[in-house]
Parts: sequence; structure tokens; C-alpha cells
Amino acid sequence: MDKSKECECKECIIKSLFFSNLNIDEFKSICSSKIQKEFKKGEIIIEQGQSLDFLIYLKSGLVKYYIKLHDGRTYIINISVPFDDFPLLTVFNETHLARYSMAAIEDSVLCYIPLNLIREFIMRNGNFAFDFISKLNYISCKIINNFILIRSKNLRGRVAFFLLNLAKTIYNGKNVFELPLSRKEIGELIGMTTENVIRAFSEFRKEKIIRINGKEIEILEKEKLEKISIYG
Amino acid sequence: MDKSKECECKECIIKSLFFSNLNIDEFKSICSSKIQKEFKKGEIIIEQGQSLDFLIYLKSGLVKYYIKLHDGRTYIINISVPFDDFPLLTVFNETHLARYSMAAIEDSVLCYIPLNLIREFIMRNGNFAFDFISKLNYISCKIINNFILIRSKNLRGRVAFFLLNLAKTIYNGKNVFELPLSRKEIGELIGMTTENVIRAFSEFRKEKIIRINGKEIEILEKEKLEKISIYG
DNA sequence: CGCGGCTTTGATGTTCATCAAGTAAAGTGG
DNA sequence: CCACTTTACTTGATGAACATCAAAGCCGCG
Repeated sequence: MDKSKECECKECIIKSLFFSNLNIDEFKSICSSKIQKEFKKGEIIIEQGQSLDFLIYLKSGLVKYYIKLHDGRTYIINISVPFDDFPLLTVFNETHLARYSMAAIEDSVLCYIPLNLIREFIMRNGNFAFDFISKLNYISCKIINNFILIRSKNLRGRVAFFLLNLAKTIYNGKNVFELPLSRKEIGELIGMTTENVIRAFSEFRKEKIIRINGKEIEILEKEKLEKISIYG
Repeated sequence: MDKSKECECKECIIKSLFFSNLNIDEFKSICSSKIQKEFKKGEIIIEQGQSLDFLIYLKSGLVKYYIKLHDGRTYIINISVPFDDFPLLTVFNETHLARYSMAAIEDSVLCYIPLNLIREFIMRNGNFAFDFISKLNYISCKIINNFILIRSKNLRGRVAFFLLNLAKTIYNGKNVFELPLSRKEIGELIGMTTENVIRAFSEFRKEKIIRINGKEIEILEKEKLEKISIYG
């Protein structure tokens, strides 16, 4: 009897390229040592500075990574969907302290994999290590490019960019969806105030580019939005 | 006779933690396959999109990494000093194309190490791989934090932050030094226009916080500059 | 049902980009 | 080496974009 089938990790592992390089023993050690936790929408998963000896991997739901600066303002670094590689960026710093805070923006299930296990895989399994590095590189550059792109845009451009990204990366290109973030959070993500995010939404609504009703949003004129995103 | 002593890599390797995990054979293969190139101040080392099968490592001098967007504007991502780990972030993307442009801002010596060699080390040498990942993580987060910090500051804060960083990371805490960047480049780094960078310098000069004469600069009131950097 | 947080709009002021124009410095060719 | 051209630097004036402040409506929740 194949013991690995008993472990629910299997499903995750199939979905995620991250684990595609593990052999059966390595796979089993993840199965036996991982911890799974559930969080309700709005709950804080971990706060920056807290001790952390796990790679926290998103199985389902939606989370945000953010930083609080001394000025009290919050800056959202990334919104993560299940099985994306952002978590790789949050581990293996000098200290074992969390670099970023993390909160569920929808009901979420998270998997905690001990870091010493990951470390062992990196040390012993070259394919795993190389894949890890490739993904780390990719996600780092994506985040950095995102910051630069955002910086290059004005208010309308940033909001348009955010909406298009959201539709593409989280809602598979659908034009109607629920906004997972509050206006305030969108501001924290794109570097604008809540009021101005709302003003941009209102303008887009009046210009019939979007339909928006509370959290419900529909992109009516994708081409216009794309133009505004490129330069708005 | 110790053949490794013949290779000038040795000095680099001693200085750089990056190679501290290589064994003698791995070390020798770097020695024999690396290429060294020199660039004059202002010369472009590589442009984004060009084919690149090397890890380009800075031995001496000073370089900038930057991106040109469709709007024609240039965004400087990082200024690198010799032996820092930023280059690790520029390799192992899907394509073998350079993600960022790179130019010498002082006369520089660069070492080109074939990527397939680095790849082999990662695959076969766990310590090397783990060290690579740790450094990659560290530098990525540093760059990201930098973007967030810059975003949180106004013009004066950004210029102050830039000057303090420059003094600390490049000039070992000295208060008198030559600005390695033009006013325009400083603007491209901190996300402000050339004119406003100059205005901030002029203000700081009138307030006796700095002395500035062309490229020559002296930090007179470090505490004030730090306050401005933190906010305002 | 009333409180607090989220949303919305308007009015106002600050900050910064843009435009313009002039000076200084640095590179170029005769 | 000097005239010439170009590039970098500097200051001021103006306007646009955005933050801030204020007030009111909405919604969910205890």
C-alpha cells in the first residue's frame, strides 16, 4: 500500500512545482512534519518581528503581506494567491524573525513546513535547491518591477493597473468580481490615500469604464483601462 | 606547489563570502573559466534584454543597475559596491536575458562567471546553494524595504536618506566625499526630478546641514539629516 | 438602536513636476 | 590651446496632482 496516498500533501504537491523535485522520502517527511492552520478573513497570521521557523504556504484563500513603518502607516507589499512563490522570499534571513506581517484577506488555509526541513532539502537535493533559487529570483524581480511600475504611474494609472492585475492574477481574467481589499488597503498597496482611490473609482464609474457597487466590481472597458494603466 | 595560488580569484574569494563554500576543484574551475573585463566610468556593461550567460560580479569600482520604461524614463534600482550580493538577483530567470541594465559609474573591473558553472555548484554543493539562497533572500528584502522606505518619504527625506546611505554603505561613514552620481541620476534613484534634487541640496546648504560644491559634498549636521530622513 | 469603521464627496493647501532661461563645466575638433 | 558644442547644474515661476481636513451617509455588529 502506498503510504504517500494517505497524506493530503500529495494534492498540494501535484499542484505546486515547488515540491516537484522531492523524492518519496523527502515528500513523506513533509507530510509528517507539516502543520496546517485555518484563518478567518481579517485574522493576522503573523506579525513582523515575531519568531518564525516555518515556511508558511498558502493552500487556499488569499493573504496580504505588509509592513508597518514608524510613521504608523501600513504598506502592503504583495497579495498572494494559493501556491504562489512569494513565501520563499520570507524565509532564511539572519534572524529567525518574520520580515513581513501577514494577514488573511479571505478565509484561508495555511501549511507550516519546518524551515530545518527545507534547509535539509536544499543541502541535499540539488534540483530542489536550483528550483528554489529560480523561483526566488523570479518572484523577487516581479515584486521589484511592480514597485517600479507603480512608481511610474499617477493615481488613475495605479488604480487601473491594480484592477487589471487583480482580474488577471486572482480572477483568471474575469471581468466581474468582488474586491478582496478595502479602499484603504488598495491605497496601502498602490501608495495613495484612501480618498484618492475612491475618487479614481468614482471617475472611472462616471466615465463608464467600470461598474462598481460596494465590493462588487465589473470592468466594462478593458481597453480604456489598459490605456490608463500604461499612462493615465 | 599550490596551483590555486596562481589564480587571482583567490583574493576575491577570500573577500567574498559568496565563494566560501566551494571546494578546491570548484574553485579551480572558476579560476579557469572566468573572464575579467574593465569598464570606464559611464560605460554601459549590459543592457536589459541582451543575452547573458554569466554572473557578473563587481571586483572594484561602482556600478548602477537600472531600467528604462516605455515612457523613456530611467529608474535606478540599485548602486552596487564591490562584492555585494546584488548580482545574485540578476541571474536564473526563465530566459537567458538580462533583466536590468548595468553601467559603470566609476572605472570598474568586473568578473564574468559562466552561469552553467554556478548552476552546477548549486546542484552539487548544498552549502553553496544554501548560502546563495540566504544571500538572495537578504538582498531581495533589502531592495524591497528600500523601495518602501523611499515611498514613505517626501523630497527632503529622500535626499537625506540617500546621502546618509551613501556615506554609510559606500564611504564607510566618512562625512566628506565625492558624489558618484549626477543630480539626474540621484533623481532616478529616489524617484524625484533633477530640479527638485537640486532644490533640496540648495536648501540643505542654506540651512548649513551640508556643504556642497559640484560633486564634492560634506555632511555638516548628521543628526539633522537623520531627522529629516526619518520624516520631513 | 447606537457605535465604530468604511465609504463618499467637497474644499483647501502642500508638494512636486513642468517649463523656461541662464550659468557653469566638460568634452570635441580645428 | 582655443572656439565651439554639448551636457550638467541652478533658480524662479507656474500649474497639476495629490494629501489633508471636514462632514455626512452607509453598513454591519454587538
